[in-house]
Amino acid sequence: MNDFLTNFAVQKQKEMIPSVTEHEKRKSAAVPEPAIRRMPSYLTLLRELSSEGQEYISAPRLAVHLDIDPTQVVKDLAYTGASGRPRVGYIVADLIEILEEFLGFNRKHEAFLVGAGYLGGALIQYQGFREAGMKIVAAFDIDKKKIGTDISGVPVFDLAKFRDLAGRLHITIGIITTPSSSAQQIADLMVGWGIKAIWNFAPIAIKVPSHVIVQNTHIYSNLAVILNKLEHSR
Amino acid sequence: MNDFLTNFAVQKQKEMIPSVTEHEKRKSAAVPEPAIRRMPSYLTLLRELSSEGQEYISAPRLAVHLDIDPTQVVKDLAYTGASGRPRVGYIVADLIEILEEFLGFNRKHEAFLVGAGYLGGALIQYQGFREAGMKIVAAFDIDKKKIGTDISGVPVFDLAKFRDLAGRLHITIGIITTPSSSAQQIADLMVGWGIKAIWNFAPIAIKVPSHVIVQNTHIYSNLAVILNKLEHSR
DNA sequence: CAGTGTGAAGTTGTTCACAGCA
DNA sequence: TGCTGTGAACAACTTCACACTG
Repeated sequence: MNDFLTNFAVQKQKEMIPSVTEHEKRKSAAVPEPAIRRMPSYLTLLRELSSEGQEYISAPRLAVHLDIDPTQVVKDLAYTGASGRPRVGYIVADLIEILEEFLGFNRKHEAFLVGAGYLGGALIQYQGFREAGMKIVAAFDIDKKKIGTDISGVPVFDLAKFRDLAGRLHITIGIITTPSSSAQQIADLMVGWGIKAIWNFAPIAIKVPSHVIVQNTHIYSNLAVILNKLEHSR
Repeated sequence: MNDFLTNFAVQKQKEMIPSVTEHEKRKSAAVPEPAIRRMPSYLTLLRELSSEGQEYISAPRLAVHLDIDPTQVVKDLAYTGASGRPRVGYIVADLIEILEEFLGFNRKHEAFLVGAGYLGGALIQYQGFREAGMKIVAAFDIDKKKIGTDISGVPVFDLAKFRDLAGRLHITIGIITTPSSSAQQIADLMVGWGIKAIWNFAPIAIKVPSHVIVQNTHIYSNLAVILNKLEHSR
């Protein structure tokens, strides 16, 4: 990843602070969210190509696999700092590493989930997030019937125990899968307990201090697009 | 929903084909996908307000709840054909009905799911899609160990049985939660079996005839955004 | 000559500004 | 005054065009 930096060492000495190269601008400037959203698809595909023994891949060919514009792929990859060779493309193994690094998929983030209902249960059951560097290690609820049980090996605790456990385990991510009426309250607690990022599935805006990251995900969004198309295609 | 059409009947007689009203243009013109994605959040919130006995709601107040620009909300609601009264807002009950109609959430879509792994299992477990008008009625796999079992009451059949069952039950939606290597193959089968819309969770572009709707959903996209922010906020 | 890299053009979606209304 | 409704300005993202490279 730093070959790149050394390549441009000479220029940097000439004109120090202003005018960094395009590549660097890309790396430090805000990366468009749509680009970040596409990156996991690149990564999954690359892992597959790698397991098939493919060494090189060009942006246009990635583009065909994913039905994306070829230059879009080139630009997206540039955001990560990757660079390829004309006529050949990118080195699959390098690209995988760069993407994992960029996305933070190679870290071990541990998460607590609050609200052990159907949605919470589904997220826990779906072990796939581990491949992306996040592991749900415990769930919390206030329903006495759920407390003490476990979901696919993940224990469900009383919400009151969150604080103590989160502090001891250095938990960074909190997942909210409660009804929206209690989402803000849970978020406040999470912030107080030192959580750094909140993944909120309740369809409500959550207010947090600016140093805490919030990602809202509305589970019905994709379904809405399909059903709406079905509705209007008749 | 058709009160609206009758309201404008007079104008329509005057200048028939060209120059429809703004409202109608909105309804027939392509509705931006981001707008459709926001609509389920409106709906969920409105249902909640309704259960609290609230009769009217204004766009600006919806906007505060969801942290969206107020005029965005007005425009989104206009796409559905809803209209409100200045100073008062929209009638909650009407808005719910209009949104459900527009999104197709008040229909009973039955879906078959292929690929009964963790992701497939999680989607089945999560019963919440029923609230949005979609019910997963059966799962299919080629793994003999899974065939014959059931997940939260949803039976897992041999993939070979899909065709017969899909035809008899008038299934409209097919969900693909297989590895991407078999996704295209499954999609081809689904198309041949009369499925009208495919919800694809494999990170690969699927080719289908133009009359079939495809919605690609990449499960890691949202997580990628969070982890990336975590990574770059340090 | 197939592919990277990048500025410019084009498109889409969002936010602003303001007219009209009760 | 607080709200709907809408055209216009603005910002973000995507696609195009093309110079450059091995």
